[in-house]
Amino acid sequence: MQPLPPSWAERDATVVAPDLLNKVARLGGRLARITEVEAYTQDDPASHSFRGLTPRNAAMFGAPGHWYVYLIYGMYHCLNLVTGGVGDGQAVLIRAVIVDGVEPRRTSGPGRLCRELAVGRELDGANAELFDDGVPPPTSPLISSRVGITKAADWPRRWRLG
DNA sequence: CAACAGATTCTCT
DNA sequence: GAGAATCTGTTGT
Repeated sequence: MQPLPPSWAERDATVVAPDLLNKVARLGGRLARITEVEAYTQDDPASHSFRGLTPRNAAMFGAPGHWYVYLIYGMYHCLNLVTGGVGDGQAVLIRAVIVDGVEPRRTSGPGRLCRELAVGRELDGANAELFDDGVPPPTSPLISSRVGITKAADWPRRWRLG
């Protein structure tokens, strides 16, 4: 289990996103293998950072390698990894993970994985613990358009294993 | 200050 | 495939 250095996230979200697949994150004392991600940059109309810095998305403009957690639809949390440089407003949304001993369906879906791993706003702005366990991805990443959003949904910025 | 859309999921039909 | 649950930031009056 090799810890990823802070500089690891200091690249464009569209570069970090596919690289994040099959990496391992420590969340709530548990290890989660990332299987699906989505990239968001400031020029993306669907990104929270598109209209500039607000108290809610402040973490997204903060230091890369930290978490950005927000509440969506008043009931679900979504977990993102801040990427690029300070002030860039970039992040990678974690859409699905695999946790040892947990039904995959309980951790697939951005809202579901946060509920299962007890991810809340207290993680917003916290340092992200990421590891590379050296295990090669079972398959090459598949690129596809995004779901769940209405703006620029056809941008090919979603990557998944499988 | 009121209105509204939204990076979701569940529960029906 | 449609509707509800539920709240925050943004925009308009």
